[in-house]
Amino acid sequence: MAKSEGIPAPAVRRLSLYLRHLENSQGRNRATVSSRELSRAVGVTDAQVRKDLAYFGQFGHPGIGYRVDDLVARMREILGADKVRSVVLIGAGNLGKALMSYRGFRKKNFNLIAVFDNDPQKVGEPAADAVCDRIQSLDKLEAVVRKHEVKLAILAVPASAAQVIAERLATAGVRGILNFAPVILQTRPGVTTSTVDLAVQLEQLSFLVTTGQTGDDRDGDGLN
Amino acid sequence: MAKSEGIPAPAVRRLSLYLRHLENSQGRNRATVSSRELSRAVGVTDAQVRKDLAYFGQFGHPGIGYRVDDLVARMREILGADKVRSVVLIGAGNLGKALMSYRGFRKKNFNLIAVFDNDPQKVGEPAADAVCDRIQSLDKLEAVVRKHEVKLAILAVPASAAQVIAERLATAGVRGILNFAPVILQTRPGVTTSTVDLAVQLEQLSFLVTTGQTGDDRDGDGLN
DNA sequence: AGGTGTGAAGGATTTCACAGCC
DNA sequence: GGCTGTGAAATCCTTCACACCT
Repeated sequence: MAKSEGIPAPAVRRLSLYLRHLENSQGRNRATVSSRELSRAVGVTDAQVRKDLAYFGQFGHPGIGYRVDDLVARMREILGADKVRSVVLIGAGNLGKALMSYRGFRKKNFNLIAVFDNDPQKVGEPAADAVCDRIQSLDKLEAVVRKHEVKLAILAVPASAAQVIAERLATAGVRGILNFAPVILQTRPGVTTSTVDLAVQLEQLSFLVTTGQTGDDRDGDGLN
Repeated sequence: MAKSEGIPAPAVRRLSLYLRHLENSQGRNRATVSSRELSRAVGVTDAQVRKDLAYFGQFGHPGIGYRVDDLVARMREILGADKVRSVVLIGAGNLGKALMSYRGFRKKNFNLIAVFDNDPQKVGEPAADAVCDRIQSLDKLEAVVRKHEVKLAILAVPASAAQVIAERLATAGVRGILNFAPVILQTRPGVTTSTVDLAVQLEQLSFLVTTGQTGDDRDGDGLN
């Protein structure tokens, strides 16, 4: 893994944003793109773009820029987006249901193979729009994860249940958890978690607004 | 605004996380809390916690720690969470509906006063669980924002519509936009945006997992 | 002993600026 | 002329380590 050893985490975060813009450019039949253009689209400096991309190889052509098709292919490879990755979703409440039918995951080659909930009322409900058929009982969690060797999970359950389920997921072999519950998950080494707390996100924004921080932000989460 | 001049953005991001833990401690009747405890709960070092809090004042008591009630009150004040702030939501699709009924906003003293959508079919639908009564036509956007002097908006519309609506919001006086569309919004000075792209979030996680970055991440979005 | 606040040191990331290529 | 890749400088953030308080 020495490959991605010295790459700054912020650079990795920007990668997805570059790719998003490149895919747009591709749709618009642009053949090449400059670091200048990419930088404006993502809200960073052009030097930053060049440095970020250079961490992963030399894709640019002096005097020309980056060839869109090449770069898209290369970045998909780097991010693993060239392969289908299976994901499970736990929690079929309001947020869970929205996530089920969210098309963005599918576009990025994620495949939602199962949805779980422990509310007996919800079990058996058709999983709206999702590829998998029905919402399943939480009891089946380990079996499904093991059978399909699922490495990624999305957690959309109440805060009180999150830690316990995270542990079950880890034990069953899941390596990455995207957590929407407002708690910091305690995980064993080898398991990565990323928590998105929507209320915290709004609170951040509110703070920036009231303290007069004007500029477009960046990350804070993942974006401009 | 020289007050929040030199405060590192990452420190601001952690503030909400500290507060979240402090409110839990409060619920558990803990009278004081040490930087050590806070640090473990949020996943940073204890020195970091002390430094972060010190940016905003001297709240600690040597040999004792931080008095929970005091610190919670002070931090709510700093984050503006001691006042009710009005928010509008644009987009009543899957995600929009989930956000409408999300209780986390309310807990943090945000008040969702209106929901808009331009789909005539949705207009008039009761706004699920939300405080406001019905989904309104997008035509009413400016009038409502101006009348209630709304400063914050949540954008849950398709990527193609996001930029245009962002401009309308800014013109009507909105100062902060929490954007769920997968585009970087181009905004005028004085308007802050924070974009949460759920697919990008999952992609990040997937990358970290496959490259063997094990540790718990942090931010990337907001935490752990 | 246990705990905070903080200058100074150390690391990490971003920006600069330029050599070199098309 | 336009544009990339990259060392070096600058900046930003985190960690150390310790004075000081209780």
